[in-house]
Amino acid sequence: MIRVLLVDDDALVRAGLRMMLASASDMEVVGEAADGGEVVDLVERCDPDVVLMDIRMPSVDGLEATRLLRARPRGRPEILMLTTFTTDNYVLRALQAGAAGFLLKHTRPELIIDAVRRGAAGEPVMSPEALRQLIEAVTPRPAAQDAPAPPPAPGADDARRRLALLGAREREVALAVAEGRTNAEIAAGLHMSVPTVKSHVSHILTKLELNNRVQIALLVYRAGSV
Amino acid sequence: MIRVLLVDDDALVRAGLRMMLASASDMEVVGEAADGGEVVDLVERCDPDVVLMDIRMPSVDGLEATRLLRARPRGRPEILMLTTFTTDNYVLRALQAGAAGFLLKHTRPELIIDAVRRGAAGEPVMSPEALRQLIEAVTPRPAAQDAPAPPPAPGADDARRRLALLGAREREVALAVAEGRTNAEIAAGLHMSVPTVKSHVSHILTKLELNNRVQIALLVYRAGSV
DNA sequence: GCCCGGCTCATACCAAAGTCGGAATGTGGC
DNA sequence: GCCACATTCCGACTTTGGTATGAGCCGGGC
Repeated sequence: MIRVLLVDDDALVRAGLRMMLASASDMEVVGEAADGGEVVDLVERCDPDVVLMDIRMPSVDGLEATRLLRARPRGRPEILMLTTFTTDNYVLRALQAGAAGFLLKHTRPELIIDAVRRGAAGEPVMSPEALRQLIEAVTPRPAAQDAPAPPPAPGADDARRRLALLGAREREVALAVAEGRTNAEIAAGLHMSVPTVKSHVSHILTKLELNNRVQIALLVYRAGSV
Repeated sequence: MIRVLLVDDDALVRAGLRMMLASASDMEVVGEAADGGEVVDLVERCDPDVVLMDIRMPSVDGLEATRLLRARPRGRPEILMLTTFTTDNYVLRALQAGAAGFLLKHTRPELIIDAVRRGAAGEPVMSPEALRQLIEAVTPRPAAQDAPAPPPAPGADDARRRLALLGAREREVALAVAEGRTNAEIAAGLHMSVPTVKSHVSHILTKLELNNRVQIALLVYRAGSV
């Protein structure tokens, strides 16, 4: 039986996790905390194998709580960070604080359950997005001095590959979008109608499997074409 | 159909991989090489989606071959390193060479097939042992190793100074916006209502003298909070 | 006590973004 | 020539984003 401790300031999230984990017959939730400050005590009392820890919490955040837990002599429990966004480089900081894994909350339930199992077994666990961020953190591109190529940002290869899927006109629109311009401004600048710009944007979103123009901007930015 | 190229000096290993991949109906082996020197040519001819690359090879090793492949303009193919040992810290070097993943040969066949699928989709893939090695590489001391100055993009200081004008919650919203999320997603992720998100976004735009959320994303990106 | 600033939420309204279907053009293959 | 396919363009419609205004809650400073 894998003993799990939930740490999240949102009672709803805890309830959701509890229900999710209940569907796994080999694990049980042995405790819950709403803030990092309660965690150390709770771990002493509940003796969990795995802690699912939110990062953003009112007083003591997940990173600090992780450090506190890892400062204890014994190796257990394993700590899996569980958060919603990946923007800040929490990933690196969480790992450095001693987390055994990093998951996103929108990960499919069965994968979270699987991750808890792996975590309990001492395996490291990472959501794809978090892993990508970790990899980017360790692959700073050395400045290419010989090539006429402009500065390659992390992940630039992939970004460029995907931008290459676009038609010439579409690419122009994508670049304009990445400058924060509105469709009307783009239309004026590129001598086309607003509906046409929209059409291009729509095609770009489809081709690149994106959801909105902000993501276009980020992709272009990563490709270094700004 | 996922097109796979096998690169390994051992014909037996190649045969084994070929058989393994044959059990997946959505992939086909389009070529094989026994040395890194043949890879670039072969990629041109076979146009694979994924290269399964051994590290230890007679003349040109897998790391060098990976660098050669990634030096090409187009992003494809994705390169997955496939090796037997984790003793040397090949993991970091492979990732820095441009590999999209790192697998151990003794990984269970279905996991390798799954990894190829993920790799082809652009997801990073790591065997648990390799991931552990990667994590260890970033946990002791991240600062001292290679980049004394993390690339200070032009305007990063200014961007950070302006972000500092925001309140805590506003900053969180800004970061989420910079991930390309919709207001509804942000509301869900940050436990607030959509009107509140809009309110924050509006305040952010006013404070930072911006016009739309794309520009927020660009500012956050410039500030280096990616 | 009071006020103030930050955070929260609501309603309504207008502007911008994105979807859908359709159509004209051009290019390469048969 | 003809077809298939990609690119470019457009307009009508739906969804999302952003503004404006007002309000309630809390914690800190005076």
